Amino acid sequence: MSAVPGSVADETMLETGSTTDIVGYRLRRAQLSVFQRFLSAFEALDLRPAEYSALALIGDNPGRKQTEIAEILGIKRANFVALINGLEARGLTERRAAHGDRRANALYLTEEGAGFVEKARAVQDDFEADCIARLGGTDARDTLLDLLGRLC
Amino acid sequence: MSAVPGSVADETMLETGSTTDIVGYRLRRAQLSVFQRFLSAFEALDLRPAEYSALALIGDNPGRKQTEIAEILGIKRANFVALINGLEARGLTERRAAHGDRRANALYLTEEGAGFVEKARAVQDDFEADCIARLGGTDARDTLLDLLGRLC
DNA sequence: TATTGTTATACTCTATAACTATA
DNA sequence: TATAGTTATAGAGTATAACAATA
Repeated sequence: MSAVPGSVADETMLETGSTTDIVGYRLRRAQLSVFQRFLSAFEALDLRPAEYSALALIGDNPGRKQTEIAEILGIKRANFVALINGLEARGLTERRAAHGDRRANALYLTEEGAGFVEKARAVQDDFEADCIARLGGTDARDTLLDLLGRLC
Repeated sequence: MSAVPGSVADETMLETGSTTDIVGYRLRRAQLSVFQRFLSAFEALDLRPAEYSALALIGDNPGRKQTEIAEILGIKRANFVALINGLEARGLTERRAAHGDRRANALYLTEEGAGFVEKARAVQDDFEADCIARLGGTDARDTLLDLLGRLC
């Protein structure tokens, strides 16, 4: 990424430091890189990041309303409809009547969805292990999550 | 973000840890949060992140080809056309004939563009200072940039 | 043949307004 | 009145294919 001290000057080298050595830029590049690898890792399962998050969250919190799940994930409820429609069409989730509120849908994993999430979690565990290895260990990962949390 | 040990249990609290305590998710949230603040900070200048990066990069590397600038920023040359058209329409940049290659456009800041970039850099410096303050100092910022670099 | 800039196009993600049925 | 889910729609950002001019 940056010039190596002592290396032969490349005549096509651009001066990039003042543009790229800033938090926002590096954050964007790192996020795009990680999401790219996530897509590759989950290609066999045909699952995008937001879909994985929704399935995992529903699995840990069965019976919650659509709007609750969507809000936690930072997805507008209007945009969450198509996402959950896709998961439902694949037989992974289902909408059931919510207790005491006939407007709301309670979300659950189907039996097939529960099995699918198990496989997805295994893929995610491998993916996270790869991230940790790149970072240099679990301490480095914890440091990163802490620093990222301070930016929110 | 996470449950506080000893706090009274919230009946609406969702179990989110296994979904959100992962590098990719936190990276996405932090990037969205930082970009949101960037847009606010640059609202008065009507400048988006990619536009700021392009202006700063052209300012540091006058005369480079469109494709060079676009590639460094990770923008497809096809999509860079509209971006540079916008900056040119505002009188901030200009395309000139490139030396020895009549296919290429060499990019430069206009005089007005140079003055604009000075103001933009000042805003960016303030913005970066805010990021550093949130992170806890320049050491924390350097640690973050190092860790982010390992994920690319 | 390959590359530069460009246009057209499509797909994803995101944001808002408005509707319905309930509350 | 307000809320949950939905639909429609519009705006960004991003990806590929194809073209004209030039290398």
